[in-house]
Amino acid sequence: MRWGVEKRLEFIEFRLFWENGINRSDIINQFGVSVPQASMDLAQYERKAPGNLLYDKSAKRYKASAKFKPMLLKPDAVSYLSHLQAAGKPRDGMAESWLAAAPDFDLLPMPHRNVGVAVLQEILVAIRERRSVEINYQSMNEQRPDPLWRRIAPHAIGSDGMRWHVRAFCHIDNKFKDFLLSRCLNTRGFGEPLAKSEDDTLWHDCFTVNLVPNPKLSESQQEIIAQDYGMKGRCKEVRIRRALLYYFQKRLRLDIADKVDSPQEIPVVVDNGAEFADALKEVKT
Amino acid sequence: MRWGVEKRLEFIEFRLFWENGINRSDIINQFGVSVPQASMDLAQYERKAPGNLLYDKSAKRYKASAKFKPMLLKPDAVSYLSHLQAAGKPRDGMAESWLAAAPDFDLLPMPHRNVGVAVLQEILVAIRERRSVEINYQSMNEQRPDPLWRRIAPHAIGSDGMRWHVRAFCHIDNKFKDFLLSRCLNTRGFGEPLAKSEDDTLWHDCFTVNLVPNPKLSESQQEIIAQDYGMKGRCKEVRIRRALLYYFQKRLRLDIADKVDSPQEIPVVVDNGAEFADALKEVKT
DNA sequence: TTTATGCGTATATTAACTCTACTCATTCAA
DNA sequence: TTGAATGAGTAGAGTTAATATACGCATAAA
Repeated sequence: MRWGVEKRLEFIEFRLFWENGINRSDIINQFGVSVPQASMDLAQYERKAPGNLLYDKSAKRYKASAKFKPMLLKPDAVSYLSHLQAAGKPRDGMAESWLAAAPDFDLLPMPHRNVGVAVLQEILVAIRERRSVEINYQSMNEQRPDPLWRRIAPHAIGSDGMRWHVRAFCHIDNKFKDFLLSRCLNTRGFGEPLAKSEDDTLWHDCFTVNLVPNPKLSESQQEIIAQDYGMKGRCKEVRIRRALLYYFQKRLRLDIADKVDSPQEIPVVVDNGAEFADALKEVKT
Repeated sequence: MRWGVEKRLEFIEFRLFWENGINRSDIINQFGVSVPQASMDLAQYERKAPGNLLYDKSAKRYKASAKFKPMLLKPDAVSYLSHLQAAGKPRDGMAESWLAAAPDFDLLPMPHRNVGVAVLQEILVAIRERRSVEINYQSMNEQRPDPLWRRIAPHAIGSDGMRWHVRAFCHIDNKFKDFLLSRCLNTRGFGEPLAKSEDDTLWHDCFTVNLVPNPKLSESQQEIIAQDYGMKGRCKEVRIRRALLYYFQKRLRLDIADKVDSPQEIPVVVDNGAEFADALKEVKT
């Protein structure tokens, strides 16, 4: 079977499962095929997945039948939701959305300057070809209030959940650091790298954070948190790159557990606090 | 031109722009077409976008030429990055990734229990058809340590950046509330809703938060933050649904601005603090 | 009742794609 | 430097997936 047909059948199943059923015109609009072709696709889906289709004459749509069983896709809530998220902003290229009857939804707006396309592209090349590259970088360093050209040897990119960084060896400071992509104003001149990915131990080594429910919560609340995080024996082990540890602490508000009055706002705390603090100190140097 | 052809040409352009060029075998693997067809697609792309292709005989790949200009896609850094993010976990269905030579990358791991497919599906139906539905919900309420069946009239879903909620009118408490999707253990029985979407003023009304650089930062640092957030006149206005305001505060750590010693950790603070506090109080009731 | 819409199906035609086979250029290892 | 391997390109014959156009049927709404 050809790729186009396969996609159309998957589309049919997707719409049956997540949305308000499907129509010939849905297929026509999505893929630009003719009316008879849409009919044939529906017939072919019925052959592939007998009993899944049910024609609702009054709604003039095919609905998922009561004994619907997905045959082509493995539906997953998280991937539906991230689909939704991606569909929020119009994204050119890549993949258009399959959603039509999506619910009213919204995300927390996260104000941030954009990342330059050309900048990201050049950095990706440098990573792929294991080279160094000069970036015009606006750092927060007090000694350097203006953007500065600095050579870095990037080898990975990472997200702290709010912003994207390049992980790179800095040829000025002679160590591995994170550079915010949105603060890279420009790039130029590839060159030889002074270090390679394997040397970045903070990136490649992991630390295991033991999360436990905040003991200031009541017993029953702690139990719910344990369920929430899928804890086994009231503890959730999270393996995480040491380079990301600092962001993890901020993101989960682990650093202010004792500074906030209501324990509700800090559902989990770190159990292996001493090692955690050591690991964080190591990162900050 | 047929949809399948169009997608293949877009794929060629994508690989040229973001990755290490493209090959016949890339097309063959991605779309399952024959060898001559892949040749023809490349020739057709060359015809559509003359001068973009450049064959690197030594690498045996087509590369983007120096004067490459995207014709079919509008490349965008953010959408590339979210593509990368989505490709991280294998997602069944929807859309497979176009990435091959992706860089080493990682995200902050966010430990959380999964959302049930069937639960999400039922809730989406309820939203779409404007009905109410019973959910077996595990709340944090001290009075209800065990999961409870409660009827809600959902009308939207929202994300606080870490978890997804349903926005719904609660038939028990007689008001609109957020329900964590991961705490909905089960659903049953559609019914009539006691309220409709339009009644949820906290969801539909927005509040404008005026963000300014943390005044505890040095002058030059404040200027950088202003650039970072794309501020005009040292202020960034963020319109946000009142229902999401609480999460916004937590996420940007706005509530602990004065409790943390180093101002670096709180890059922005709220300028219209009094109104902001009022709005928050209104939400919490 | 009429009209509009959506389903399905039939026919003939076209365009897309496959299969097979062959040539050419480059790289790499013997 | 020779030969094997790989990838590009082309050609001809055959197949399949599409198209356009047409017609009949059922339902819902005007």
